[in-house]
Amino acid sequence: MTPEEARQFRDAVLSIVAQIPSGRVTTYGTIATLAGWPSHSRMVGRTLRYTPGAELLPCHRVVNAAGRTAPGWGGQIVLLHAEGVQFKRHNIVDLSKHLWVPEEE
DNA sequence: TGCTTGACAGAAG
DNA sequence: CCTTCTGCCAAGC
Repeated sequence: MTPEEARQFRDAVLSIVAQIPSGRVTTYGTIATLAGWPSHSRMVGRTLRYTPGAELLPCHRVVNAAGRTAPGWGGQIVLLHAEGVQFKRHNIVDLSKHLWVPEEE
C-alpha cells in the first residue's frame, strides 16, 4: 500500500464514519470493504484511534462484527445508549436492530 | 531487519 | 455467550 493509497483509505474511512446516522452502528469490516481494502479491518480501528480529528466523528458508532464495543473505552457504550441503541449485554450492541450499511451517499 | 502489538474477523472449544 | 487461536497488515521497538 503506497502512501497515496493509505491517504485515500484514511479519507474513505473517515468519510464513511461521518455518515453513520444517530442510533445506528456499522462494523470495521464493512468500512474496510467499502474503503477498498476488505482485509484492512484492523487499519480502520487504528485509523480512528490515531488519526487526529477522528474524535470529532461519530466513531463510537463503529463496533466489531460481533457487536462488541471497543475494549477499554466504556464511554462508547454510554454514547450509544444515549442515542437509543439497545444492548444484548453490557458491551454488546444489538446489530440485528441497529446495523447500518453505507450507501455511497 | 525482525519480533510484538492491536478500537478486527472468523472458527473452534 | 465468552475465551482463545489463527490470519491479516501496518506501526512501534
